[in-house]
Amino acid sequence: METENTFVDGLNEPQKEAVIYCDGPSLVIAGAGSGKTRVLTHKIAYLISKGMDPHRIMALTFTNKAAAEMKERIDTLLGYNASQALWMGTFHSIFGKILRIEAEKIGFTSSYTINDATDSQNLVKDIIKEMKLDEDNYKYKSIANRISACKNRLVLPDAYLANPGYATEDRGAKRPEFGNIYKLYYTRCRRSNVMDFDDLLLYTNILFKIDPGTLAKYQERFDYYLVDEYQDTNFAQYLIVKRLSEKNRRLFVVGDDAQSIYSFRGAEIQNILNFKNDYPDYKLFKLEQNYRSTQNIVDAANSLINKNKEQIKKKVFSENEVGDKVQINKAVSDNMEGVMVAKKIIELHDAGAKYSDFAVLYRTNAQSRILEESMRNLGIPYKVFGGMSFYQRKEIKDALAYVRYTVNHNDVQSFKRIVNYPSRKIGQTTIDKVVAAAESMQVSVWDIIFSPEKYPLDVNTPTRMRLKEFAVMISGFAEKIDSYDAYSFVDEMLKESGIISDLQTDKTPEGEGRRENVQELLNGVKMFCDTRRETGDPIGILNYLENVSVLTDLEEPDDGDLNRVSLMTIHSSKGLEYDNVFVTGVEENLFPGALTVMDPRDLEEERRLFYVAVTRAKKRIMLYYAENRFRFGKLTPMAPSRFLKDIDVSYVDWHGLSASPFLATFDDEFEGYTKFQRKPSFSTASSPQTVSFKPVEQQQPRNLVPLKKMSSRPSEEIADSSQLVEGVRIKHKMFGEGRIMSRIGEEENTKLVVEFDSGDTKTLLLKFAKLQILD
DNA sequence: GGCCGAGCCCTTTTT
DNA sequence: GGGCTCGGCC
Repeated sequence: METENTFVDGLNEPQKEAVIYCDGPSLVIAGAGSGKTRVLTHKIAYLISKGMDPHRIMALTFTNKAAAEMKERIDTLLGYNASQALWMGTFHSIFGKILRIEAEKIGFTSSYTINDATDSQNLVKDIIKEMKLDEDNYKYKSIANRISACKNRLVLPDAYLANPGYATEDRGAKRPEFGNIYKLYYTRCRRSNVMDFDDLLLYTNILFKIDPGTLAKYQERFDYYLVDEYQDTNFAQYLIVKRLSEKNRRLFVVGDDAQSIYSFRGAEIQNILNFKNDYPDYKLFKLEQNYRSTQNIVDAANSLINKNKEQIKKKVFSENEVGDKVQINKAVSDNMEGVMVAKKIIELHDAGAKYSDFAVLYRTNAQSRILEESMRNLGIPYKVFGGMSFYQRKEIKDALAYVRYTVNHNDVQSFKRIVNYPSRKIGQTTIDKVVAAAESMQVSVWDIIFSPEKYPLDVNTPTRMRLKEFAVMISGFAEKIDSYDAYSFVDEMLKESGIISDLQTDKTPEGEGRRENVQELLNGVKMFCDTRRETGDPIGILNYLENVSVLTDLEEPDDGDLNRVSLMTIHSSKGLEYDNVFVTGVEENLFPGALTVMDPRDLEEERRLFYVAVTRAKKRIMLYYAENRFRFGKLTPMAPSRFLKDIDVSYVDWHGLSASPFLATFDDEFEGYTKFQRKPSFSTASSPQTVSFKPVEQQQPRNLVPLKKMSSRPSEEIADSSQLVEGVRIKHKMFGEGRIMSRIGEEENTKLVVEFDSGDTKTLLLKFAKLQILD
């Protein structure tokens, strides 16, 4: 067993084993609070310390925030900035980057722009209108969701249309035109050189499928693949990882089936449950000791999750103190709930807790407003995470649409958004005519507005002039793409487009706010440039746009006050921990949500979500439910959530209640729910997976490329680094024997390019590559 | 073509 | 409660 490596110090046995084992596919089942991030960061540091080039490590995370945190921890562990070189980020950002390089191969250009969820929905909305479909049967949101689901399962429009099963399903659901909507949506995105979030994964799969050479290139590009939150990967993500790692089989995935809470966006809990089938020679590591929470919290959470049928059995335990019981509190109204939470925070704060030790969690974003109010009323500093994202605001979308249209003249949606903002006296009628003309003449909107004289267009001369003027302005911006840094670009664009002066005419407080937001956007761009200048990364407007498009949760520039209570949805709380956690609105039809109680599987996911909520707490978990709640502007009576009953009573303290709410009458109600819940499920999750792509590809004979055991023999002589120059033959512990082809960089960053006898060429960090010189 | 008020729908959850 | 659409009015 490895002992000399500092990156396994302080880890427990299973953690240590997971870090050290590098001989093949590994699955780490990591219970809540069991040090999952620790294992991942230590593993990466370990790999780098063993000479693996961080440039050749791909680490996929679920959020940008998680990636940023891990990078920081890795650098702290290693003592220098190595993480910058890692390919570490969300699936969307990493493969978005790769697709930008390979865009031509799939019929896009490298300046493709990215639609966020709202943009996609708006496009669907437009199409439904254009097709003159009944907007009651064709709700744009559910249509957009279904399109997303198709893409996540890699079902393309033609395959969809060719599938009689889908046709029947759609007729039954009164949306027979769905396939055609999907097709139109798909072609329109392609023609606009626009990808939505799902496309980033879909087209990566298409690319790897249609072009084996490119797949091979990336298979060779990386030496190790690590995936965090594996239980939340969808089919498209699963297949990307599978394809990439197929060759060297150095795949390391970490997850917890009990915390799978994203099936609504296509996550397949089966990916983690089936890992053993995909990788029969895999090695399983179970992290079961929870270091985060008290025994009571862990035991309560266990008793809760045991009510679920689908799960990998594990025994999460805590050796921390027993701690307080789970507190359950009743409030008369949502208002009172907020007050009770705020008062409790004050009470614990007076007893010595910091504000940053508290999190207030809720099921839906809509609940945040009232909680914020209570915080404000009692003078508690707080911060709301997520919710109406900064980038969703109209003024921000407008500003970014200018950038998008400048970069990508085919982005018709952005064109429509800005051509008459600020007002240029170009009305809807004109816009419609231009778009229609482009369609009928098979040219782009840009062609028409840039040379309106060349095309027959039924608009008067002044309007033509205005269109031309707009196009000239945009092409003026376009000329600066390469020469300006992102900050100067946006700064100038905001002024010349008239956005700034337009916002300045609005003297209302809202207008004031919009101006501030745009200013904040500009500050963000500046920060982007400043940070990247330090790291030597490019700072052009293209780089900024690429970065900003896959960023949804803007970390607002911290005003230095870190001591604040955190308010967020349970979903966004995943991966975080707090001493004291409040879960609010633990009520039937809210948590579990009304739409989830019909399908046992949805209900199990809600229960996992509750499990996630409870396991965020280190010391105290406090659950609240209100008897009445304002919903849609109306006071609605609420019943306590069935989940409260799922927690073993021996870990519960019915605080402030004379008795459990489940005595007497409530039990009768629960009988009703239970019966309801057994109704046949209509879930689509089990429907045929794909048509155009084979969902689970034939298992091929596996050529395991073993990573030589990394155990070290201390007796081996480590070469003096000055001797390691071009032409010298060396031996590497992991890769075997080879010859140094070149030596690049200086000091700390010196790298060696080594061609190994195996045929592989690797770039190694001199600092860590403990090489032996051969004669 | 822009502004404003009335009425509609809405709610999961996020990259 | 709030965002969006539509229709009436300037």
